[in-house]
This record gives sequence, structure tokens and C-alpha cells, in this order.
Amino acid sequence: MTCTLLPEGIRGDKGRTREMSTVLAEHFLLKHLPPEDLRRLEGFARRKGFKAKEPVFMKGDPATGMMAVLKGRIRITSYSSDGREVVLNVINPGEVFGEIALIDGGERTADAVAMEDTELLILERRDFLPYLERNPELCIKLLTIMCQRLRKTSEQLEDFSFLDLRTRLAKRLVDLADRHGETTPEGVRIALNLSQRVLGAMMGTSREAVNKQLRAWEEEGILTIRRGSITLRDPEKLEMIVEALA
Amino acid sequence: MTCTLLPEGIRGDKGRTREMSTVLAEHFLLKHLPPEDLRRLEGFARRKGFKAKEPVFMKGDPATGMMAVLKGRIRITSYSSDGREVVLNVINPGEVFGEIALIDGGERTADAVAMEDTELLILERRDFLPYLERNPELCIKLLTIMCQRLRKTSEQLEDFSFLDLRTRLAKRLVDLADRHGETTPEGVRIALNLSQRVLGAMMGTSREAVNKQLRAWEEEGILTIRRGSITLRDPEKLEMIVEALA
DNA sequence: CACCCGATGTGACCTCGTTCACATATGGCA
DNA sequence: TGCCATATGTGAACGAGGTCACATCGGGTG
Repeated sequence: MTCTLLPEGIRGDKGRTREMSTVLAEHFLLKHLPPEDLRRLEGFARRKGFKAKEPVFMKGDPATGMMAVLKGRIRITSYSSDGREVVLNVINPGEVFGEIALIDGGERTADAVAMEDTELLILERRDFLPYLERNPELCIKLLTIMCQRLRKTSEQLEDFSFLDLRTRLAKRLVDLADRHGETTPEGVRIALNLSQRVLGAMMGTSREAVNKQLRAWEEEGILTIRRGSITLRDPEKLEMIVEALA
Repeated sequence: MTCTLLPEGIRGDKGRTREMSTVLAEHFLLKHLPPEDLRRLEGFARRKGFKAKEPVFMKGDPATGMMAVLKGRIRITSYSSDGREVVLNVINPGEVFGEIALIDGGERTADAVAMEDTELLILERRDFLPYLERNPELCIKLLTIMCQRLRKTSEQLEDFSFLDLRTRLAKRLVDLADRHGETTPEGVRIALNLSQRVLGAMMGTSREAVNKQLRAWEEEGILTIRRGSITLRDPEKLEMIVEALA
């Protein structure tokens, strides 16, 4: 099934296939893999499209594999019993998610929803695991990814217990600017179309609190708020807040 | 050096060596490994003792390997710039820590301190990594450990943003009881000698808040507080709190 | 074009948990 | 055995941030 899908892709649709190889080779797993292994890996993968707001999986689902984002964005969220939301992560093109399930085959620990029209590459556990078992290099790459995740999650945990809202928000904006910012004449622009509600959920706080802090910073000339984008006019000021110097 | 240390141990001190094999085989890595690999793994390890309160490593240290606890307990903590403490984890005999560093060789992300007189088994990255690269099975075992860590840390993160102090504390006590509780006539006894300060730091809260909640529960007859131990007389009540039913 | 839904903006009020201050055990050790 | 550092117990005051209520805005859509 998937094995027959791919070779066709290789011949028939060069644009799409190159894109897929790029993801596999550059962002996800192993520039260092020999080409034939890379080929085989592609053989395990299948593509799938999701419309905006369409769920990819839900917390508690049995997990069958991991995904890489080719196009679009995925939001990883979890909900409390009374419906409050935390955004645990936002996955951008070239990044992977759901890798825990690939390895331990347990339940999904959170919801994954497409934030816009999105195309995913899906690696099924049953195909991938046997391959993994024979490829230590690939294992180590995966381990590295897991390390990054763990480091990041632990840092978030610390931030939660140490930092107040203002500092957490500053830190988040600086981080978003570093990873997704476009430099403009006015400053670094974060044009991810994140609502203040989602921004709040990313930091475990209410949209009201986010709004009030953003407006305060706008008053001070540190940033500019527009629908769907925030422009940091003075990123250094935010960095100072993060460093607890202001 | 380490290689010469171990064979001696195998002959000279059966008690200690058996203990070490137990840790390696049962808790840590691979009952499934062939015996000769297990032997070799032991060859990489070295033992080291730590006195109570002695630091094992500090945040920011270059990391050279991972550890397994043979005896005693290790507290993994992090400090805010103004000195507040969070306890990220407590490592008990048979469990491992510092494995992130084993893989990515980055800096230590937290402090590790012996809570009592403790004996560790240390696997150096330089010895272990080459071996890991040739043993996919071992890789996968490590991946599994990392998965558990990640699931646990993510859950902690959720708890932080969703649950109030009372619920978090209830959850923690139930968890401690499950993992370390001894059944007594009065109820399940948690005799870990954790101070209320440390208990608070485990949940990112102050010792005062912990004390007040514990005393309230003692009033209700749910538990009994003693120096160094807490006895849950009515664990179901706590579980109901966790399930948001009370 | 009118309507409606979701995002944004903002104040009033309230609550949980922190901080501070102090009292009281208590185990370890000289 | 007496002392001291550390752990525990408790109330008062404060404050960050949540909740609620409401106004406004803007974009998409029938």
C-alpha cells in the first residue's frame, strides 16, 4: 500500500517528492543515513491532508505512529476536566510530533489539531519499529529528538513555577520571534496568526491577562499589536525582562 | 580503570556485584540483553558513594554520563534566580537519572543531590555511547525510558496549569503511596522522610500552604502526620479529590 | 449589505496562595 | 544533657491573576 504509493510519487510528482525527501533528510531523520535507507524510510511513510481545525488525533487514542509536518501547522493541546485549554506545543513544517507513540505504542497524551490546511507525513509504528530495531543510527537520532523535547518540557515546567505571567509572556514572545520572526523596518514581526486566547493557553493563563500585558507593552512602545501579528519594536527590552533585569 | 575494577568485584564481593547486576538487568537496561553484553555493560560502569546532602552534579555542569541509584535517594532540583526551589524528581534505588546527558552530551539541566548516604552506578558517555551505537535493542530500551520521562513531565506540566494546590497535593500523596507506601493497620504509610518544605517544592508551592492543607486533612481524619512520615487513613478520599469528585 | 461570530479591550471584584512574623516542637550532636 | 539548627504550626495582610460582565471591532458569509 504505502510502498506502492511512493515510487509513483518519485516518478510522477517531483515537486511533492522532493519536499518529502527534504523533510526526512534535513529536519527529521538523518542526513547521515545512506540513500537506500532513506529510500526505504520513504517507503514506510504516507501522506495525509487535514483541513483547518480538523483533528489529527485525540488524547486517549491508541497511538499507531508518528507524524511530520510538510505544510501547515499543528497545535498540540490538552484540556482540563472543566474545559480549560493548554497549548503544549505548536508544530511547524519540518518538525515532527507524536514520536512517543512511535516508540512505546501507548495512548496519545494530548490532542493534535490542524491550525490551518495542513499536510502530514505519517510513519506507522508497525512499519517503522522493525526498521528502527536494525538501525542504531536512527535510534540515536530519535533519542536526540527526545532529549530536546525533554529539555524543553522541563524548562517549561520550571518557568511555570518560577516566573510570573509578565516574564513568561516576554520569554514566549522572544522565543517566537527567534524561531518565526521576520525582520521589518518597524521591528521583528511575528505573523503566526495566533489569537490572544491561544497565546494565553500556551502559557497556562487567561486571554484577558495576556491582553492587558500586551497593551501595557504597546503603551510603552515595546511592541505593536495587529490582528494575527505582533511586531516587536524593542526586543531587547523583552529580553531584559526575561533576564530578570527589568 | 573501570574495566579492571569490575572483574575483581565479580569475584571478590558477591553481594555487591549481584546488587549491581540486579539494577542493570531488572530496572535499568535489558533483561533481554545477552549475558555477554550485560557483562560488558558492567565493565563500563563504576560505583561511587555520596554522603547525605552531597551534590552529585549541578545545573550547567558539562555532563559526562548517566547514573543509576544502587542505594539511597537522589533529589533532582532546580533553583530560580531568587533562590526558590522546585524538586523535579526523586530518584529511588533501581532508577536512573541524567540520561539526557548520556545522549546529547549537553549541560546538566538541574542539580542532583544525595538525600541520604547514597551509592550510584555511573555510566560514562565516552564508554557507553560507542556501545550504544552498536546495540539497537539498548537504544530502544533507552527510548522507552525517555518516553516515560516525557509522559511524566508533560503530565506534571498539565497539572501545574489545571489543578489547584489541594488537588495537586492529593495527587502527589496518592502517587507516593502507590510507589512507596507500606500498608499498616492504620492505613498506607509514606515513610520517605520528606519534609513539608520538600513536598512543597515538589509541587511548586510554599511549605506553609502544604502544612495548612495537610492539617486540614488531618482534622478530617483522612491522614496522620508524623515527623518523616504521613499515613493515609483514607486514600479513597484523596483519590476522589484527584478525580475532581470532591 | 446586513448579520453574526469570534477576537480584542477593559474595568470591578474576588480568591487562592504567597509572604511575613512568630510560636512551638524535636532530633542530632557536642 | 543542654543547645541549636531545622521542621512544623498558624494567623494576618497582601497581591497576582482569575472570573465576570460588558463594549467594540472586524471579517466572513448567506
